[in-house]
Amino acid sequence: MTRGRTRRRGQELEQAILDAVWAELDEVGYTGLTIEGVAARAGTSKPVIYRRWSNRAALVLAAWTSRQPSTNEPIDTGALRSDLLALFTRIAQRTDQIMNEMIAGVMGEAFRDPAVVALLQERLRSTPLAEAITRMVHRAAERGELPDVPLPGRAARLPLDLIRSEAILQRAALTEQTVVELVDEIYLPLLRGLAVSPPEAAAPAV
Amino acid sequence: MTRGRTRRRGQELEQAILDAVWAELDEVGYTGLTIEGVAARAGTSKPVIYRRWSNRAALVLAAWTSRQPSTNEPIDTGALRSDLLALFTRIAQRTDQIMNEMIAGVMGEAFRDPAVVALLQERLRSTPLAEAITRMVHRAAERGELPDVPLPGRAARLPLDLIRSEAILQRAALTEQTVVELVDEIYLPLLRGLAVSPPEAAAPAV
DNA sequence: CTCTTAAGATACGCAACGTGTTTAAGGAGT
DNA sequence: ACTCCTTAAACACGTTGCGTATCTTAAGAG
Repeated sequence: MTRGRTRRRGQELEQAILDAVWAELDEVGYTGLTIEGVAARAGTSKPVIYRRWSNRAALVLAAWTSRQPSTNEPIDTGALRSDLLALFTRIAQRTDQIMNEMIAGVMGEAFRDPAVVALLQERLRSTPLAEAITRMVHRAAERGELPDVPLPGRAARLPLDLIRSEAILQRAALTEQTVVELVDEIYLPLLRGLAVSPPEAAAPAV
Repeated sequence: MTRGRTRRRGQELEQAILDAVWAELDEVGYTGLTIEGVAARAGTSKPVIYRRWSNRAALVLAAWTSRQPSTNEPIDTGALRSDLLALFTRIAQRTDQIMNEMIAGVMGEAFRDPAVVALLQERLRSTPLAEAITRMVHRAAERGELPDVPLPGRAARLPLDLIRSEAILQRAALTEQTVVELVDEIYLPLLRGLAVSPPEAAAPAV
């Protein structure tokens, strides 16, 4: 099989394996992905893979990392609502079908393997989203669209949670309509509510 | 192994299998759950199980259904915040570790099997939660805690989504502290925001 | 007491697991 | 240019769980 080809090493081989992982995820999904299948597609063998990654979840997470997009250009459309729509849309586009299936699959294994939990949480949380949102809201306050209000961490993380919940837990399509609803029915109202009465004031008012 | 025992049939046998499924989920998790393991624990054999359920996901979902709690007594503590805390807490308690692991596991398979998607969505969506929330908010409005406001469907579903996102996607512990934060930092502010300016008015204001 | 049904046991071929062992290719150093 | 050392590739192995087929025998119905 490899008679005519030159033998790959190091980065080249590794990338070929990770590309094969992505292709397999696309074709047979996470559940159907096997180490043997990846090895066959990459034109290599199982031991080569096992030498680098200890299990399926680690392999898949590595493939995910190698695909991490770099486009993080700041959003500034001049108005809060359109800023939010742009941000939600960007998140939605980055969370496509393959990605979601992978997250769901890895999540299933994460419950048993602490190492996988750590890898997964790192991947899920390492996002500059919170800062982007905070800046966005601050700009809106400067324009007078909204009283300035410190955003609780949970509120800053919410956009990503909402989209993941929709795509992974509900298994619903992420249409433009969905994004508009999330912004108009949930996130904008939440920001307005935080503005009229911050959570610190609410707590003792039982 | 079964020499001294009487041979079970029908409902009795079925329930024994479903109980075994739950015990296996508890011990080895969804990923580690095997039909053979369930058969061994239930003191029966694989064909008996395959005669009733076509795959692991269907078997596990059946076990889930058989464990569905019946306590749906209405919540009415006299104040919106404590009502919400009680509701969130109830949801959190019903979504324990085993349950979450099972949902995550089945979700992973759902991406490949349309039948499983249907079963899972039916299970996830058949909840009287939306009505409970709506009544709760309406009562708060009658008490004058909040202007009365129609709750968009998404907002009514949000408590469950928030808790599932926390427990399954974030894999964080559902402490009382977490519940308090979800209510004070997200849900109450959202309700207030919806009250001050309903989504219909917001949309054209781009 | 007989007859039908289905539980229970066993065995099968298949696929993928994860791990050895052996061979040979690539790159580095003299 | 030759040798050495790393390591990719190939192959084989035992194990496990899959889903199915076959057989027996217990349970329950008439």
